[in-house]
Amino acid sequence: MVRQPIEKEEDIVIAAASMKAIAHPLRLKILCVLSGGALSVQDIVVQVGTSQSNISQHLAILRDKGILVAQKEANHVYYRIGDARTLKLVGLMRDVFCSV
Amino acid sequence: MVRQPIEKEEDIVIAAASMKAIAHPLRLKILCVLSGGALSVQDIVVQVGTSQSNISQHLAILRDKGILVAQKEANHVYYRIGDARTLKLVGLMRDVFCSV
DNA sequence: TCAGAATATCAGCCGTTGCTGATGCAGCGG
DNA sequence: CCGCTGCATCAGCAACGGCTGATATTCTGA
Repeated sequence: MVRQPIEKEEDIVIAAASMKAIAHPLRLKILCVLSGGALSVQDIVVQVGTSQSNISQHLAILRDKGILVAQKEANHVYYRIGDARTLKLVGLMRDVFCSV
Repeated sequence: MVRQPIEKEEDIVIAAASMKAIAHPLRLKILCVLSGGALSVQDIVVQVGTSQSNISQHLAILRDKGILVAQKEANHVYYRIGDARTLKLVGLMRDVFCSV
């Protein structure tokens, strides 16, 4: 036995699906603006810069994947990054892609 | 100055595009089997387990993005991971997604 | 020179994704 | 009670992505 498989088949599928959820300019930008803490949908709309409908749909995707969690407060909904793993991943992306 | 933008708009777009190229089960698996070193197309076909045509197209995607580099030798073509950055990224993916 | 192996490319189908605009729906303030 | 704000959802369209099967290309060895 020279070399065992790097990752189990299942891990690969899961990892690819997670990356796919993140691998979109708007969604990645959402994660970036949320890496500083929770924001309301409105704030995200303003900072990211597209329609409210569009943002809401992307937020739903990230929420359904468990990447973001929503917290309702009065008539605002605050979103934040759900798990430390994703937060770490966003940081790694910065390290890898933001040269220097 | 409390906090400057996490990434420039351009970096976000580039990072998202790169992740998108990787965020596919077959392509991620290709990267995994190549993380141990260069392999011929045939070897990749066998290890990944889909049609030659399909593999060739995915290799083309990864090659065009600069993620893989091809090296022709006799009538075989060997592919390997092109830059250290991607290699590092594959390793990080393993850390993040392959728990423990 | 010819058969066949190794790889690339092409055409075409079909399911998915992303966006827009419209509408639904809750909660708050007047 | 009513209008408004904040957010979600829906319908529909256009574009993209992934797969298969067929064909092209290049190289090798007999």
